[in-house]
Amino acid sequence: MPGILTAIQEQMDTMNRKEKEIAAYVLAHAQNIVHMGITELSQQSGGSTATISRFCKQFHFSGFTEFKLKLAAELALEPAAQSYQDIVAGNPLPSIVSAMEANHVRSITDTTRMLDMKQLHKAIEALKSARQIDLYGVATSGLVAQDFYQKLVRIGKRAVTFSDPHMQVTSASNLTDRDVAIGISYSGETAETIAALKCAAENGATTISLTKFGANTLTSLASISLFTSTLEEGMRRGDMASRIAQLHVIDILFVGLVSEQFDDLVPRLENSFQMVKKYR
Amino acid sequence: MPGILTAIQEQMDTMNRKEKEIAAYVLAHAQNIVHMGITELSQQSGGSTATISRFCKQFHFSGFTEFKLKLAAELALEPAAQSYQDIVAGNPLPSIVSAMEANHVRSITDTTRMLDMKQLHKAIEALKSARQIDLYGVATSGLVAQDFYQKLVRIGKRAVTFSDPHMQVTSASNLTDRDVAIGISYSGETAETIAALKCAAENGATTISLTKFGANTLTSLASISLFTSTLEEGMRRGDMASRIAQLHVIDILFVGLVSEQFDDLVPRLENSFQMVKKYR
DNA sequence: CATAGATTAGAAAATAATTTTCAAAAACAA
DNA sequence: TTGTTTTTGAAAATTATTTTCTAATCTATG
Repeated sequence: MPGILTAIQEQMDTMNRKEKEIAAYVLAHAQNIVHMGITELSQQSGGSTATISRFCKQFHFSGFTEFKLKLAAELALEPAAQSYQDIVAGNPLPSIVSAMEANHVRSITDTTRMLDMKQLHKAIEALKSARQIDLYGVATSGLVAQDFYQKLVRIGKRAVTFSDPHMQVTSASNLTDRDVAIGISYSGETAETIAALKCAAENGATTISLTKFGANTLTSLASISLFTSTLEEGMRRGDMASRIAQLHVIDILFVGLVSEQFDDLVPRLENSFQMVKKYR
Repeated sequence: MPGILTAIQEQMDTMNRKEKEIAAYVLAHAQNIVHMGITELSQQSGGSTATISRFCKQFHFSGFTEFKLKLAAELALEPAAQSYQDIVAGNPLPSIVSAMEANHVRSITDTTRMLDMKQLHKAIEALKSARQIDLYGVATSGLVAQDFYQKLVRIGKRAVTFSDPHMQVTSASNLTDRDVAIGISYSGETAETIAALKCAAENGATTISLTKFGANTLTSLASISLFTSTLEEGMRRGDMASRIAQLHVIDILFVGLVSEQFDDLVPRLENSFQMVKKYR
């Protein structure tokens, strides 16, 4: 049970009274909600329509209707697709391989279903007009940042990424409102990344977060929020699947960026490949 | 492929003019419709909202909203196992997203089908008993090398990776027959990576290659060959999907390594997470 | 344990989305 | 052609959702 329902469960602690009531009802009756309107749900769950509407926005849906739509898509998958599989001691190789396959595929499809086209579009527009792009991330997410950095450089976009936290903040402090900063962290609670994105925001840069689905500190600092699917609690080494999902989102951003400026950028891409071949 | 879309197709004959127009649009843009309202769809498809509402009732839905909901559920189920899709100029965002999903998923499943369990097992055994592990790769493959490096460090394996080609060769020249070198390159023809792996082989190290499927220089230098799926010819920006496939193989290697030494290594993994939390 | 300030919640107003009605246009039959 | 039926979309009616605004509740502090 990945995705939305997991995210709701995880954030139950941080909710206030009525939100918890609603969350509890949603978790218990997920299947039914798909066939309800907001009015019916408000009667059943004991919260007003206003509170439910706000509840949905907490989870970064545009509103109740989108929440319902994404939930329907998620529930449709449940019985069919393989769920995330944990890796345990002494598994024979073939079962490791198929578990890995299931986890990675699931991670990509779940993340895709969760993507908010509007946020994605806003992110691409922001990148398109950015003078300078800063990418923040440490450890695994740092590699994702570097991956995007390599891509951006190939199309001639000014971009930087640092593994050193001090350099991240230093770079962030030089951004302006014409710039974009992207903070990547699966949990959304990585101190270094938070510090850098906060600094970028304070300097007026457009801030984009890429974290697991749900509310977290990094997301709260970002003007545009992008999400990857949430892995089940207790899933060992979730960072493998989450990194694949992050790269998936990065690829979409990049292709979106390239596609909108296709005629301008593709020759540059081809050119950068040719140049590397020639001058190495 | 049962469900709504098939039903629409079947009943196309018995429809009247405008309904056919709408049906054609729905079939061609099913993915997008999920993100539209009835008003937007009416503009796009060239039928009025009234006609669309009636269209939905023809199919025994209570209305447009239910139609959209069921369609979303159906599309979620559709195992995005289509074939590789090329990205072309000015694609709308939803089709970029689904093309990306199809490519990445396909890349993982194809690579899995292609995996040779014997080679995989040999690779894991080699890594298990390695004194030192050298990882070679440039550009995108360099990030894959770094990813593996980060993982190996976490379980206390001695490993190195360099982006500088001179350092790669320097490091390779210090390897012995107790060591393992892994060369990563999608084409298998990257000069720097070839040079480094060749040097490692000459010094007696066990050599592992990770390239696209088929014969190539890097593979010919390796005592153990691992492959990722080959992308269709003409596929633009194949390095996105290939990088996902490479990481997939790396993850399998890593989990295989951890699994075989589970009781020994897992505490180390947990410990490294705790230490990072504590001392950052 | 009062009280100022902040947060939360719901009623009702405002807005947005969808469906129905109804009149006009198109298709069809004689 | 002409009368009849069917199809269509503009606009009205309905329904659903979101926002606003005020009251209630909670929280921190003297």
